[in-house]
Amino acid sequence: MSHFGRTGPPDIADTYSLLVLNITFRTSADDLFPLFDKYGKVVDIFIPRDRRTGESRGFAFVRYKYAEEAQKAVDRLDGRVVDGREMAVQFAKYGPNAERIHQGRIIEKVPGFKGSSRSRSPRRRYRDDYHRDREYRRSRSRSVDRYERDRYRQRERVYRHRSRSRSLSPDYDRDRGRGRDRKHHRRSPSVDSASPSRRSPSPHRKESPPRSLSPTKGSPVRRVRNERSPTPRSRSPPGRAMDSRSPSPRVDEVISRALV
DNA sequence: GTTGAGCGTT
Repeated sequence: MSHFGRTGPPDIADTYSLLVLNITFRTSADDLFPLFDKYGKVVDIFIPRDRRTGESRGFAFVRYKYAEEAQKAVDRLDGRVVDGREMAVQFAKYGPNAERIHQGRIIEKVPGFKGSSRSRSPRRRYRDDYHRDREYRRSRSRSVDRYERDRYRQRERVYRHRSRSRSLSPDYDRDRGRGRDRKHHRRSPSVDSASPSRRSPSPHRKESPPRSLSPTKGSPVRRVRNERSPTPRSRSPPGRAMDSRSPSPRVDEVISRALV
C-alpha cells in the first residue's frame, strides 16, 4: 500500500489533512509515508504533480485518521530535514474541492454517502485546470525567470534581425566596428589558415570522451527506487522545443560567407 | 539536468 493517490481519495470523511511544504521535487509518497506513519494512522498521501512534466510540485498532502495524531505529526515533523531540505508541515486550509476545512478536517457536510463524497461538483476540472496550472506556475515561481529570460532572448533575436535588415549596406555595418575586425582578419589570412583551432565556434570545448565511464558507477548511496517513473513517455514537452535555436552563429556564418 | 511560493487527484 504505497501508492497513495493513485486511485483517488479513499475516504476523506473524518480525516485530517496536513499540508507538507518545501519538500524536494524528488520526494515521493513512499518517502513520506514512513515518516508520517510513525506518528499516527495515515489514511492517504497525495503529492500534486505537474500536468505537463508529471514532476512533483514540491508539496504533499498527508491525511491522518485522528486529529491528535495529525497534530503530533505537525509538531514533530515540522522542520524535519528530508532529503536535504527542511519541510514544513501544517494543517491544510482548503479541501480537495476548495472547501474550507478546519484543522485539516472538512467542515462542510457531504451530501454523498460513504465514498462518494466528492460527487458534489465534478464538472469543472479539465481545460481550466490546465490553464490555471500554467498561470499558477507562471505567476510566482521559478518559471518566471525562465520565461523572462526567454522573452529577453527573443527580443534580442528580433533586435539583431532588425539591425541586420536595417543595415543592408555593408559599409554601415563595417563602420560600426564589426567590419573592422573582419577587415583586419582579411588583411592577414594566414591567421585563419595557420590556427584552425581559433576558428572553432566553441572554445569552451570539454573534449570529453563519449563513453568513458564504467557501468559500475551507480553507487547505492542514494535511494533505490523500484518504480519512480512509471510513464516516461513525454521526453520533449511541447512549448520549449522551439526555444533551442542558435541564430547568432548562423548570422555570423552568413556574414563571413558574404564577405568572402 | 535545472527550479522553490504555495493548498489537492482516480
